[in-house]
Amino acid sequence: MDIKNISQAVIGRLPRYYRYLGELKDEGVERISSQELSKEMHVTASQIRQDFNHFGGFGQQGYGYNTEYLYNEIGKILGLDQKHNMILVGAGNLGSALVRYMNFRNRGFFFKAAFDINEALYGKQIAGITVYPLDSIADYIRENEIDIAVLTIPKAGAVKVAEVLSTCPIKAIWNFAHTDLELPERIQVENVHLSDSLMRLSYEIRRYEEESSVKTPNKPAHRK
Amino acid sequence: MDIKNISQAVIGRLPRYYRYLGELKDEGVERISSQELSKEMHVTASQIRQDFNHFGGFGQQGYGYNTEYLYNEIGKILGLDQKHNMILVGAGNLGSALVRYMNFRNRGFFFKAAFDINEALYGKQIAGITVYPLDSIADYIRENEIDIAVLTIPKAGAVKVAEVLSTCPIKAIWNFAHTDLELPERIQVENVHLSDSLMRLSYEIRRYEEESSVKTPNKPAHRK
DNA sequence: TAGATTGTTAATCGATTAACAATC
DNA sequence: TAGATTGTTAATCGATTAACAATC
Repeated sequence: MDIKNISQAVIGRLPRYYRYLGELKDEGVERISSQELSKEMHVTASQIRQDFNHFGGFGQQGYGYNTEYLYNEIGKILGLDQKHNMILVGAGNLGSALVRYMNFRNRGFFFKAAFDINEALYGKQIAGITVYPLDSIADYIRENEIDIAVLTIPKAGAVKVAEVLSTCPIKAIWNFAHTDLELPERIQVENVHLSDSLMRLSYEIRRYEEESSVKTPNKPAHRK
Repeated sequence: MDIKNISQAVIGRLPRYYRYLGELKDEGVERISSQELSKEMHVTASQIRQDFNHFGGFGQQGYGYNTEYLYNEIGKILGLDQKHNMILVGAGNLGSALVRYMNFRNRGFFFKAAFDINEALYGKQIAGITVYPLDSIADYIRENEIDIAVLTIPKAGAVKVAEVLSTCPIKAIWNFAHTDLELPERIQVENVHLSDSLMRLSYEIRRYEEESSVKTPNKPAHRK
């Protein structure tokens, strides 16, 4: 097999390539060289070629890459040629927003059902899917082919649900809870820690302010 | 100044340290060694010490680190001792969910107003903040001290709004739109590309399936 | 003091960039 | 064929890990 042992650094860049190539394709750009793409994306041409060559040669010497072909190939690498059935765990604000977020559906990601502890929501619809009791998750997964569980519940709940899910035939968890989850190797986990992201932004704000206040030390400027 | 030139790798780990230390603190753990923390977090003790020492010595030989002190120091590094005023740009599902997400407020991040192109929303309230016309963003920012604009609008709109914001006295953009933004150096940008995240998960699902189907090549198993 | 654990230097590992031969 | 650009090897750079002296 060739797809193994590819670094997270490379994989992390694939969706961005995919995004840019999709735009180029839509603009009708038929071919693109690593150098042109490099300018668009602000990364080195060398890195682009190295990244692509982890998965085999998609280009042609003297020509470059066919935009649409490359786009499709990266899509396959990312598994976007498969359909994915998802369930929502936690039908709160964030969860509901994700269900209503059509973009995923276009890429073959379908929400099939939602689960919540709040009895008041049982039987209610969210953008066409039904909310069921949290207790029934395991049964639902076993009866329906579910690939991904999307966790949009508070920390404490998430850990408990992860325990239940660890025995279910799902393939992956998309985790929005503010906690790391321990799961068997066969269940892939991708974390979206929004508050971590906001903290990084906060760090950058502070860093920039300190940097520029040092850069102009003799300027009496806006010091309180 | 000492805070400069610290790699993204290190900064990216700070929020996670902060999270773990907060939990330990809440559990009443007074001191912790790099080795203990290393076991909790599944990273090397060496990395932990290296990371902390980018910002100065927070520990004590023979003792370890004082949990609460370290937690507070990392908080300061992350700029969490400052208050941040935010505006929401795009009062759709995702945006509304973020405004209602209380956790940010606890950390000093306050939503002050929302903006949208949809006239039907003007004057409406979302979790206590008012929705204004998109056009009025620049004026609003100039009249109120806004630090962060949170972009939860579609791609095309985001690029245009970024152009407007690039002339406004804001410090940062938290970007949920599916596009990269070009902004002056003084405005920090943090991207949350949800679909990129979902694609990485999709990649991992596929990789694991291929890997395990190769591992057991003589098993007739579940091949269609 | 002896034991523990940091802060820090040195060694290793991996990722990025540069260079160039292969080839369309 | 000549020119262009890939695929790939080699060189460089940076990040992680190991080791240990400093010191509480």
